[in-house]
Amino acid sequence: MVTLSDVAKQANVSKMTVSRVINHPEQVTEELRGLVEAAMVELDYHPNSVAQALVNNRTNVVKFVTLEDIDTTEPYYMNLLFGFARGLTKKQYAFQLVTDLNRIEEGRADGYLITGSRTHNYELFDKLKKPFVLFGENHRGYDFVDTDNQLGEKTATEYALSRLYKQIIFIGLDVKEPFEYSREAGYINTLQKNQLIPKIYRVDNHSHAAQKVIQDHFREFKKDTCFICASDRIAIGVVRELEYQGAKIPEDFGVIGFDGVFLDQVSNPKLTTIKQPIFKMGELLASMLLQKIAQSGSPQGELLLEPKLIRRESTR
Amino acid sequence: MVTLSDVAKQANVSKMTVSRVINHPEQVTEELRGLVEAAMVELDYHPNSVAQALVNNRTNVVKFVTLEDIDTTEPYYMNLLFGFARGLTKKQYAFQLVTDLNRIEEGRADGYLITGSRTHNYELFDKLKKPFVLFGENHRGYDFVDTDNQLGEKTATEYALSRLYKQIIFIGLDVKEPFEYSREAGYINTLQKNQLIPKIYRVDNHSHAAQKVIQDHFREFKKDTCFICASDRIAIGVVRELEYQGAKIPEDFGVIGFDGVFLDQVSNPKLTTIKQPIFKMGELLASMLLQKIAQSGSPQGELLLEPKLIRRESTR
DNA sequence: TTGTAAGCGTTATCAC
DNA sequence: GTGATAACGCTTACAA
Repeated sequence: MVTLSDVAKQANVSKMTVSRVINHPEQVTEELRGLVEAAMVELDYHPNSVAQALVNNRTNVVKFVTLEDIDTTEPYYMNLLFGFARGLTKKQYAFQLVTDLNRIEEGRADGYLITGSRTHNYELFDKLKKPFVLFGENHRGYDFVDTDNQLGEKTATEYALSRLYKQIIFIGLDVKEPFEYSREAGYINTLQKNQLIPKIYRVDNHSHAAQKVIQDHFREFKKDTCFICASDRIAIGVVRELEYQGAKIPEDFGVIGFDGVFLDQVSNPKLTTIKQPIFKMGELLASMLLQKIAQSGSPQGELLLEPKLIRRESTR
Repeated sequence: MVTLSDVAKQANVSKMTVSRVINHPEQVTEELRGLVEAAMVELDYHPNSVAQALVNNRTNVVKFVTLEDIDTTEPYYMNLLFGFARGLTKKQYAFQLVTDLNRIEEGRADGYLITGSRTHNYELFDKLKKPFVLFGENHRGYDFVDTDNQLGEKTATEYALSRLYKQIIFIGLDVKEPFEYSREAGYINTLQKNQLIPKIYRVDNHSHAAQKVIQDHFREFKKDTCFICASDRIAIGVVRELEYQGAKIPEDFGVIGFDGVFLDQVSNPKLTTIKQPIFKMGELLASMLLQKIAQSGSPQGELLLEPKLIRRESTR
């Protein structure tokens, strides 16, 4: 293993000069810096991050916390995870996976990314001793990254109108959370701007729950109705039941999902959906968290990313 | 932060005695051990794994490598990942996610878990300088964990026969890999034992590819045929096309998948499938890898786990 | 059986 | 601007 000392010898300087070239290059004369950099390249030197971690009282580890009790096979998270991992690896960070908020402070970590949190979890957050960022919008002042949910459903609703669907119905999630309110607001505002009356059903995030709603109310739905769904899972259930009832998609009925991960492509017909930039969000969450750790916990603010409409086969 | 020295003071012994109680308790008298343990509990002492890592020339980090170029949102991997993570966390290990085999040795890690590897990757493995284990069976002597693929399809085939399906057709994956050969062998051997003639189609692992095969050959399939599929993805395509053709599932046609992660439940009808113990495999892979690291790379052998038949709605 | 000393690779501090 | 020294928390090697 090539160490700082090896480089120092090679460049005929002290260890400290090498260390400075790495951490505070402006404090070193151009001449020595050149020598040191040449030596580092020649020896293929890479700092030992464990030693760095020890002296900086860091662990180079953060935790990815999943609170949502739904099954962790949700493909959604896989994307987030890969994005997050990418962001971490750039800075030589590794992570652990945690699903139990109470055990979050066991072991060692420099900070946490918390996903799937609900309003009732918030009280626990204030007790955390390490910096953390949230995936998912909140109005308590916790740093977060999320999709611009309101813009997403605004886009979906406007698109449905532009395809000349006459009635637009929102199939939302039965949760009292900011992201759901934002999605509904995007829908409601757009309808009202067009002198239309909103109609919202709320269901659990399972295709079968959505299927049931459509079944129960099918007779009330006229031709030229488009369903704006708060998730692709729901959209799949809606599509399934509409087809079961003999309805024609996309000619008579349109369906628009939300998420754009995996499920939208497995479904048949393939879903028109609002695609969240999930990988990107994961990456940004990593940057934000590492930044926050570096700045000993100072606030990082909020980040809303623009989702994209993906036109496919479930709308005309 | 509570350190070894703090515990030593509290217990009136030297740091080394405390260290020994942790790493070689048998070398310490019962009396001192008791004192030290009491002190550790009272102070809520936890070893600093970074310091341990530095002196042991470890990183406490391993890499989870995904070589398969299919999208990483495959829910399958999510389960494996969570199992793996669980296994690691027990030993205070963290991990990084890697998708590029060529960059695997960048950065620092004590070892690798390699998933989704294909035969043509093997030559690269021999060059790796750190211990690694594979997820997926191979006959090159690399340590691995996998499902007992042959047993899985044997179980599926026997079940299809027991449900009195007359013809059993295998829809396999179009890859020349040990796991696929094992699955086909499980099917073929069982058929031959029953004086039946095997019939195999091979497709890419996409529902649409499977759909196409069924479409192309539907007229050749008689009532009372059961399709044994090498993945749930394939099974979903088979189901979809059979229904499209107006065939009755499960009365006239049966479909059995393989994997049992997420997809089997999203599908309609819900799939009868061979469920792999994926989470468990992840956990075992972690143990195996950490074990191998601890034993400086000594062979760990092979582990085939028993899959389970899950009876649901796609077979009668 | 227990303790002392040295060292793992790095950085902060304080001289020069 | 550069270098010597101590320190981070722990373990190995050796001495008592």
